[in-house]
Amino acid sequence: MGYVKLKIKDVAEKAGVSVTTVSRVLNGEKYVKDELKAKVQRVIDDLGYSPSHIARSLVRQKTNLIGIIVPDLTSSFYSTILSSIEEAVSLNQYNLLVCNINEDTDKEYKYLNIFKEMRVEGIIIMHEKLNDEIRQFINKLDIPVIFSSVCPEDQKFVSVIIDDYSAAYDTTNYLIGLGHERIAFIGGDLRDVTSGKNRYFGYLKALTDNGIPVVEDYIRFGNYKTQSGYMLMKEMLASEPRPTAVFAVSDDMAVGAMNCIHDHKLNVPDDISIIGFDGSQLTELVRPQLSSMEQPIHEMGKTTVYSLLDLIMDKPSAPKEDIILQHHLVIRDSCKARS
Amino acid sequence: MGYVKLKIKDVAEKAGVSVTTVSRVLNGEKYVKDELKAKVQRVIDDLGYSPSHIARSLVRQKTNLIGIIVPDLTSSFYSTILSSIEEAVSLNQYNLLVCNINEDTDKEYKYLNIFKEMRVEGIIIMHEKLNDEIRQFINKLDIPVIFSSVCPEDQKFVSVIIDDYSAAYDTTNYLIGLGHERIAFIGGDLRDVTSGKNRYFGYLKALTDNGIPVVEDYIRFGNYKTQSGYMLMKEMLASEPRPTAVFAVSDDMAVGAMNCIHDHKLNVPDDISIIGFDGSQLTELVRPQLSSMEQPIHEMGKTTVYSLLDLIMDKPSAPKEDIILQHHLVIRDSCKARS
DNA sequence: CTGAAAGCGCTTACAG
DNA sequence: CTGAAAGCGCTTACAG
Repeated sequence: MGYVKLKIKDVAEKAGVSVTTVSRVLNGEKYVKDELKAKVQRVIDDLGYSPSHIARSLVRQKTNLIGIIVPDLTSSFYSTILSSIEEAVSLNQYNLLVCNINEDTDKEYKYLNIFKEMRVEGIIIMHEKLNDEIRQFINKLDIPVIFSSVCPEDQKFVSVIIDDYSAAYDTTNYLIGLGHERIAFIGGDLRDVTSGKNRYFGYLKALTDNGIPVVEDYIRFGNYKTQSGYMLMKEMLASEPRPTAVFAVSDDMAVGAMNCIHDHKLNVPDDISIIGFDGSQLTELVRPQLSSMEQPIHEMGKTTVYSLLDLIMDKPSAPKEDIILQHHLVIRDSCKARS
Repeated sequence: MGYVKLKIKDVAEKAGVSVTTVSRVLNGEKYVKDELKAKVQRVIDDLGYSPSHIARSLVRQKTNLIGIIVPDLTSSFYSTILSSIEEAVSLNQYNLLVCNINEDTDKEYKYLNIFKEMRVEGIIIMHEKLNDEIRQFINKLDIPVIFSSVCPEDQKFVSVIIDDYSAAYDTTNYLIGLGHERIAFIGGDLRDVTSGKNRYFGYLKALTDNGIPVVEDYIRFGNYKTQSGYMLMKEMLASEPRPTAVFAVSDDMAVGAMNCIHDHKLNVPDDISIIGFDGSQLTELVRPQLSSMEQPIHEMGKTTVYSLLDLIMDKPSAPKEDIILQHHLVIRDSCKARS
């Protein structure tokens, strides 16, 4: 398996042929006499030679690299979609360069620059709070970019998303259908167009469509993490009267809220119903199991990759506009009709 | 910031200097007249030129790439340690090529080959069920490899781990100290030296040291995942008498077991105590919160990266043998003294 | 079928 | 301080 510093010339000399010939057997070309091919192959195996992808990339003008910006690797939603993306990427002989930004926009900008220097063939971004610097940068970039699960404003690239507005609307309607009127909302960041703003407006619209007054005290915004859901729920438990149902725009926040309720000796769903958003694996890990508005995570990851590949190869099938996937309400045990 | 296909020659021509000079300002060398430097820099900015990392890698013989093999991106333990690793890697101007193998050893072998072709400077492996092909491959490889959280047999590389045997011993002893004697064990794969075998033997030793008989019915092996913990617990609930405490060698399996107990209308910890292993974020997400033998995940990730970097640069501080980190028992709410 | 030579986009002695 | 030229490890016309 051997020495990495071996080069094609070493193989050629040892086999007594030209580097051209070695290159040809390396690339499985025909027009090499079987006898020679066998001899060269033997030397390659003996030496443990493997060709330098770096050198190949340079001459082929193709790196087989895809860069991805992940907001938070430890989140159940992102780790799951990353897993689906990695799978699709590797099935297509591409490799994934991963950058976890954790709210650090400087790091994001730095990595986008690195991706450019690395000559990645495509970039996947799962984050929508783009600052001006980054927005400008990607808009001028001539590498295909695709957004997955988010859809920021003012940029020229395609997103693979669900209709977050409708999904939030449907979620809220579900709670209303169960007879709830005091429905709290644990939201994201309003600067996030899809996961912040659209879900919030979907919630509002469902309330007003049903003639339910919007109560400011029942509306809080956080950062999608468990801790944040916990804290916001704690604040809302102090409201008089307290809400009978809670819609959290991420499963992580929903679980945080659920734990908070539990820690205050109240019961889900008897005292308060809770519904999450994402349909991550967390929903089935907790008790009661969490009802959730499910994003088709696996499909979303896969679609992201295949669309990006189409974009890279400039295929006619390459998407020209946002791809909207179906959301599904998955009912488990965390919601109950208001008696 | 422009066209990726730009090359240094384009900048040189536009600025009316040689490529050498452009290269020099790119690399921040002195010995370029300020005036020239400014002019060249302006052209670089105007054009949005950024140098090809590929070409640089080839001449510098340095890729700044680290490859990592992750068993399962969706596991709470691995996603957390990956996050720590990514952080340390990027702080040191390296980039992470991620491969998620999901029990697919063919994919692992394929990726190790890709890592070699990519000329990554170092490889991190978080998986210990190496088959012969892979063991041979890495042993002949002249790229530094480091194992993180695992320590497979028959290979020449260093591991960053805890003392899993002692940790499992201590965990079991804790349950014994609470008065339990019917202590079930939900284990991993015995072919996994650290997480399978060592933890199992630590459990056995604690029992025998305390004169507690080993009951075969209380011992099961799974794959570290929640689902597996659930199924194994279900089997064991059928035992007569059933265990009063359970030690699961991953938090994921512990949560699975906990859910199973819950779904059978039994209570944790009143009816059965449960303790997990890893100290992942899951422990605080569930109710009751899960007591767990904690691995210092963040430290482990960081130590892995810095040790690997020392190895890469062949520093005197580079580790020559396994690095054993401290484990800590973290007591939460899932265990109770046997009355 | 085989090989010599040019070229991918950079950096780095070397010379001036 | 500046530039021409060689070289990093490959592939690919081109010629034979």
